[in-house]
Amino acid sequence: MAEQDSDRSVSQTVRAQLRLRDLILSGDLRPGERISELQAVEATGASRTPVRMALVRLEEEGLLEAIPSGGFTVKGFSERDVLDSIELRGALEGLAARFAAERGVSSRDLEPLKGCLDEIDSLVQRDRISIEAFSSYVTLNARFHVLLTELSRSPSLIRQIDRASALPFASPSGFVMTQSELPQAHETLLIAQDQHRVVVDAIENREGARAEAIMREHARLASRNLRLVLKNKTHFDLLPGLALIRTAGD
Amino acid sequence: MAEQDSDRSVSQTVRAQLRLRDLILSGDLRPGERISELQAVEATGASRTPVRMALVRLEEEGLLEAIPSGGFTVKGFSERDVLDSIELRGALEGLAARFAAERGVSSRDLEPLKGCLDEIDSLVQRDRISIEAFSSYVTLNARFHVLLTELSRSPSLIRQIDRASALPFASPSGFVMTQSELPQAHETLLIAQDQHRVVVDAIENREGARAEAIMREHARLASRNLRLVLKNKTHFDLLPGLALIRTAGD
DNA sequence: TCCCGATATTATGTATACAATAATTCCATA
DNA sequence: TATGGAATTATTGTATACATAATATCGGGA
Repeated sequence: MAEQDSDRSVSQTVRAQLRLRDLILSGDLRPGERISELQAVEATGASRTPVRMALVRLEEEGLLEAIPSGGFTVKGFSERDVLDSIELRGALEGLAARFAAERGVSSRDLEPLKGCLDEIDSLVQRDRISIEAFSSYVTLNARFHVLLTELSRSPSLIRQIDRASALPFASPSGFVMTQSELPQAHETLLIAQDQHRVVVDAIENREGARAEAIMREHARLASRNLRLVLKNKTHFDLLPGLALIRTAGD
Repeated sequence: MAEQDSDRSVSQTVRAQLRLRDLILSGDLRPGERISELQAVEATGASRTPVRMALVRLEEEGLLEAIPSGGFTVKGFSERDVLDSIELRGALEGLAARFAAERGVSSRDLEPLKGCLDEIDSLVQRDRISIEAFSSYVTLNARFHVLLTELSRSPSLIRQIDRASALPFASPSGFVMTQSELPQAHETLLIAQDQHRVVVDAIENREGARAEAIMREHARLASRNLRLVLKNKTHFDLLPGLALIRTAGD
């Protein structure tokens, strides 16, 4: 009762899932903390049934952990977990690139990808990038990765990549940056964009192994970058705020 | 009410999930077929709430597909899907092997793996294998793969491999064989076992790239074998009975 | 003071009633 | 006969009551 705001067209389940995910990612719910249904009901405004569904889905998503005796806790992630997830995504996207190359793609299929890259180019000036442009880059980069994944035309693989990218720090998103980190991001971004071009070229020329290798290297660039960013922080602020520490240059 | 059989210690949700999975994998529910809650309630004996939970979990597992307007259908898989899933698992297990090699494992960690391989060896005679021994092999092989995966000590990766193996045809299980296919299986099995040994050796010597390459090749052996088996069948009996057509030699 | 056990409380698992939406059927009309 | 629409039917989404199991609290005894 008492529907407050939000879109009424989506189900309570989805709304609850979205809201709870926000709560977790924003750090309002801390890792290890038990999340009771009643609490979730109060936070979301939905009743227990949709809340339970949302909790199950969030568990499958990897944000929650089931307690054997019942209920869920918020999952915590170590730096190693984050780095592994990036490497994992690299392996998966590498496979996607190889599939695309081996199975062949028409030049028509490649158009959107190239368009995406051209847009990125137009965003980046030779020696610097504005913070607004950087946020556009994050969007375009995500699109590029999605398009590339779909080129594999392998539903099972696409599905798996989606799931691996569900964890925000594992997704190819770029991080929220402070002004001071911008130069470093600019440099990384140039390398990343170069790799983007090479992958497309490899796929075009049906060089599967090369396409795969580059995508893996691409992920390593991301983890290298994350490590650099982390080194500058006094400590790794694990999960509260982890949503803000995404990986860049990828 | 009216609990008929089964274990009462597990929840209705889990029971329903198990039962429905059986129904799908055995082919009683055909691909594309819509599965209504009421129908599922009748089939499982549980009420709608646990049934709904089970359906959500089966969707996440990849056996069901959500209909936008609500409800679920049984997912169908093409031969390509199956082959891709095997290749995917190969990539994932390859990564696990590399992690294990790079991060180093104590000889104590390797013991159970080696024990597993020794048991397999004792099962296989030089020139043939009995059908009973083959079924033991399937179990031991699955254990080997689980142990290897765990050696990566990477929770995110282990989780992902579990999910990729949830689909029975993608899991390293070995197929139910007819007597006539046994000689071929024997041959494949010898190669597979050799690869098992090589992976362990590579991990022991911290040769990450080699360990990874072998595990990938290992998966290719599986898909090669599946293709061979499929060639002998008049048609690929997609999902009804797919549970029976698992891949061997891996 | 500490530990153990019984009781009370809270949380989750399950069942079911109700509401809203999607699907189907059937009839009327072109 | 085909088609469109309205009414009916079925199915899912949601809320909530009840049962059961886990957890916390409190009191008594060593």
